[in-house]
Order: sequence, then C-alpha cells, then structure tokens
Amino acid sequence: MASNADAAELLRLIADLLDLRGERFKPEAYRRAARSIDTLPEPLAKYAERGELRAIPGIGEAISAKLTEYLKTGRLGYLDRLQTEIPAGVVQIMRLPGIGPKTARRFWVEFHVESPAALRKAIDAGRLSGARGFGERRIAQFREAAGARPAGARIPIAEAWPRAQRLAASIRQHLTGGERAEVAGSLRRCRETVGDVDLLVGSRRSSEIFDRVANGSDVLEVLLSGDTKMTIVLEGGLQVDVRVVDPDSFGAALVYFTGSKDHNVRLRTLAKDLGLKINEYGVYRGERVIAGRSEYDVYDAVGLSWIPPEMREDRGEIDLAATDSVPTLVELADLKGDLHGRLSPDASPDDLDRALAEARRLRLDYVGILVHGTDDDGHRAALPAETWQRLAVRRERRRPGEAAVLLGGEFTSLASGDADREVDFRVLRAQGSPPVTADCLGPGWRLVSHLGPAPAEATERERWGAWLAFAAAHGLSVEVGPGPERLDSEGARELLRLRGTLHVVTGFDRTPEDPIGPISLGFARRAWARATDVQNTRRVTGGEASSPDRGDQDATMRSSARRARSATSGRTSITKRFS
DNA sequence: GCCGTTTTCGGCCCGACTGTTTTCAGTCG
Ligand SMILES: Nc1nc2c(ncn2[C@H]2C[C@H](O)[C@@H](COP(=O)(O)OP(=O)(O)OP(=O)(O)O)O2)c(=O)[nH]1
Ligand SMILES: [Mg+2]
Ligand SMILES: [Mg+2]
Repeated sequence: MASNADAAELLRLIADLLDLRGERFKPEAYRRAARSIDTLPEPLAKYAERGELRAIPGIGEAISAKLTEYLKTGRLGYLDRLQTEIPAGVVQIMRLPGIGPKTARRFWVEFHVESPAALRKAIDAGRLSGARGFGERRIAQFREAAGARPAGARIPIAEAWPRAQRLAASIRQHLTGGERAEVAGSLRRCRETVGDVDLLVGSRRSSEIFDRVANGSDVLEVLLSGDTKMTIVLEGGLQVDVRVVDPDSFGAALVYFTGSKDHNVRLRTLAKDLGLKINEYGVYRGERVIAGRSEYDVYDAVGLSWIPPEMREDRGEIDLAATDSVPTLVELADLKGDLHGRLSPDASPDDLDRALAEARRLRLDYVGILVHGTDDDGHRAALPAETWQRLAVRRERRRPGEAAVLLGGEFTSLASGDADREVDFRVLRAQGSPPVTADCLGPGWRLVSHLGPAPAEATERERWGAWLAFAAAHGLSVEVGPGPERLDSEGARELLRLRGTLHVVTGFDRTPEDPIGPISLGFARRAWARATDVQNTRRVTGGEASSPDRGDQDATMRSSARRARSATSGRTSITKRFS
C-alpha cells in the first residue's frame, strides 16, 4: 500500500530527473506538489476516492492523473520512462551537498560518472582536473561531498527544540537593547520534524556574533560563513543556519526566515502584483522602504493581517489574511487546566509541589494526575507513601491561588474504568479497536490516551480513524503533542475535521526545559485550533465544565456535551463536577 | 506543471555564498 510519503518521494524523484534533463519550472512544480503531500492529514487514496486530488495545492490535471495511476497500479509509467533515460546514480550524485543538476549532469555526460562511487574514483584518478569550472577547491568540495554519508534525516522537533533555545539564549546573553535573537524556520512553525535549526539575529554586529557562535563548545564544523549568514554543524550532526540582519529589517527577515518557502513565494508574488517588492530586508515601493521593523508591518504593507507562524504553509492562510479572517488560534493563556499529569514512581512530595507551582505559574485552575488504572504493566501507578499522602492533602484542601488537584485513572476498557469509583476523572487508553457502545458513556470519561500519529498501514489507519471518530462522538478529547503517544498536527487536523476536541499538554509535571508544552500548543495551532477546539481551555467549576465562548461551536459538539452532562445525573459528586 | 479580484496563456520570489569568473553560474536558504 502506497503511503503519502512514498508518493511524495516519487514526485521528488521525478523532479530531480526533470532537473537533470534541464527542464525549467516543471521540477519545482513537482516539488511543490510533494511538499503539499508531506503535510496532508489523510491518505492520498481518500482524496482520490472523493475526486479531490486537484483540490490539493500544487496538484493539477497532470500530477493528479499520475497519482491516480500510481495509487491504482503501484507503478508510474512516466517515471519508469525517465529512469530508463537517466541512471539512478546520477540522481544520487545530484543529492550530494553542494552538487546540483547542472554539475551532476556534467559528471554524467562529460565524464561518464554515474554514481557517487564512480565520482570518488574519477576524483582520485585526477580525471576532473583542468575541466572548465572545476578548480582545486571545487574538486576538494566534490571529494568531501562524495565521501560524506547521505544527508542526515530530519529529526523530531522535540529533539531540536532545547538545543535551538539554548543557542538562542547564549546569543541573547551578549545582545543589548534593540538587538534580538529568535528561532525561525520550521521550528518556529512547529513542524513535526525539522531539517535544521534556523536562527535569526537582529544586530549591526554580525562578525562579532558569528565569531562567538563559531567558537561554541559543541560546534563541529563551519560549513559556510559570509557577511550576513553562517551555517554550522553541531555535535550529533544537527545543522544550524544563523542569519544576522539590521534591527530595522528584523520583521521582514523574520517573515523570510520563518517561511515556509511556499508562504514566502506567495507573499512575494502578491507584493509584486501590488507593485511592491518583499525581500528579507523590507517591503519596497521602488527604492523606498515602506515596512520592515515588525512582522505586523510587513503583512500590513501588502494588505494582510498578521499570520501566526504555525499557519504559514500556503494552505489558504493568505486569502484569510486578505479578508481579515485569520482565526484566533488557541494560546497559552487560554489553557485552564491539564488532565494528563503523571508523577514518576519515585516522585517525592516536593516533586508534586514543584508541579503544582508550575501549574500556578501557568495560571491553571485545575490539574489532573493519573494515579489509577492500568499502566504499562497493568498495575496501579506506584508512588511513595508520603507522596500519596501529600497528594491526598492537596486534593482535599486547595490552597489559595493554586490549581485544584484531581485524581484520574487510565483504563483499557470502559468497564474497568466505570468500576473504579475512587477517581475524579477517567482516561481511556487506545488499544485495539474503540469500544462498541451506546452513545452515552458513564460519567467522568474525559480523554483518549496513547493515540499517536496516523499509521501508514491501511487497516491500522482505519482503526486509528475509528478511535478519532469515537472520541469525537463521545466528547472525549485527545492529547496533541510530540512523541508516539500523542496526535501530531495532522492527526489533530483530522480530529478537528471530525468535530472532536484536543487536549493540549502544558508540561506542568515536567522539568522546565522539557519542550512538550510549547510543542503541544504549536501542534494544535498548526491544526488551526481555536480555544473552543481545545477541551482544557474550559474552566472546571463546582458544577460543570463551562466554556465562556461556545457561540461558534457546532451542533455535534453541543449535543455530545449535552449527552455527557445528562449522563452524570445521579452519580457521585466527584465525577459530577467533571462532566 | 500549475494557476488566475489583471491572465485559460504567459508568467513563475528574491537574495547570500562560493568558486571561478573578469562579470557570472550554480547551489542553497
Ligand atoms: N523566499 C524564499 N525563502 C526561502 C526559500 N527557501 C527557504 N526559504 C526560507 C523559508 C524557510 O522556512 C527558511 C529556512 O529554510 P530551511 O531550508 O531551513 O526550511 P525550513 O526551516 O522551513 O524547513 P526544514 O525543516 O529546515 O527543512 O528560509 C526560497 O527558495 N525562497
Ligand atoms: Mg530549517
Ligand atoms: Mg535552514
């Protein structure tokens, strides 16, 4: 079964082959389509079934026909023909760093070099020396590229996040008023995986900054370094692009460096149509700069409202901004609680209080801590006795300004959860297929846990979709965030399409450096979630979960909330205040 | 190959860095 990733790779291969043929524009068109497929929330086959392939940005008549053929037969005649024309090794050479279609084609046509191994041999034998444009340094670069391992894979955002923040903080230490440093690129957009770290600095002292960064302790290598940008490789192979611009250009540069590429291109094209020009230094009317200091100014100068970084993927956000209808996305300040707190088995009472202090800092009204039900071993969560005691005290006696403490249980079946009468709320762990049940659940069920990103395999994907539908139908929210136990932004998008609600993780129970909170929020925002799409933006009062602005909520959600409420009547007071 | 509050044809973002060049091509962000 062909996954979206397979299809995207196929289009990228076509793009490279067309590039090697010397085609113009077509390669970029295929890459644009591939990028679109990268972040699709559903399998391509679903779009094909519904006849919606052409609604995907960058997919038109020709690519849609090719995808249909590929989905049906698992093969693509067009690609097969291209591949008989151009050896596979030439594409491999083209994908080496610093080598593009022009150079790879020259190796192939002029030197009959058709693989990275052959390239190494040709270099060692001196066969390239003296050729036009291939000087000593260039050939040294080729040797380096041909000897290197294939370009490192993209890494999960949670891995790159702390390192990027540390680097940004270390740069900020030496900045003064008016100077700034921000993480940009795919990290700022909160993509699930990132190819590198992009750091923007607003300062007039670029060489000073580059010197300090290059001398950082975990810098392995400086790949390039000019007046305004530098690329370094950190320990572990993580690549970092640092760009420094004048503070007057910081806003324009932040727009540029945050991307995405497709967002930038559309923005710049729009400006052009208006007789303006956008680059990383500002917005220009002729020679004159009309914006550049802030992102707001840049968007405003081309008639757009500001667009949150997580939305900048050219998926229609620019049209919304043109009519001032960008949705107000969920923010940190909207979060009123977090039900998915966990304490490690050796957590001390102080650890608990540290978590509560963090919850207070986040201005949470309530926190839930999972203490019952089935953990990985099928046992009740273990905690030291004195921590249990502190937990019981904090739950019974809420201190002023502190979050209410609720105890929860995580269960693998509705029956086992309903049987546990000691918990304040219940979490259903996604295992196998979702339960088949009448439309009313017992009281206190709040969350579905352990539901990861959509699996690629078709029957597993079906089951995953069934869980989302189950959660949406019964008013259970699903956790969004990094890792294999939470929805990624595409999964979140799918849940919202089904009219479900998300649970954003605050990380109150983690160390301060743990990036799970901001990433969880970022994923939700990438799915264009508003506060009303996130269950834990609702306050829990003595009686019921209330939500201040339900005005634009859809009927499905209202009715499921009603169902859940009616189900609570006559049950224990503890569970009642949660339903 | 895609796309359209200027287009169904004719455009397709804009600039930095490197190596090699004596004015620019190629690659990358
Ligand atoms: N205008 C313009 N901007 C670009 C282009 N390529 C990249 N950029 C901008 C937008 C990108 O978000 C930003 C950083 O480039 P990267 O290659 O690191 O891409 P990004 O961080 O988006 O994704 P990544 O996870 O690194 O693959 O630079 C381009 O061709 N044109
Ligand atoms: Mg990047
Ligand atoms: Mg980059």
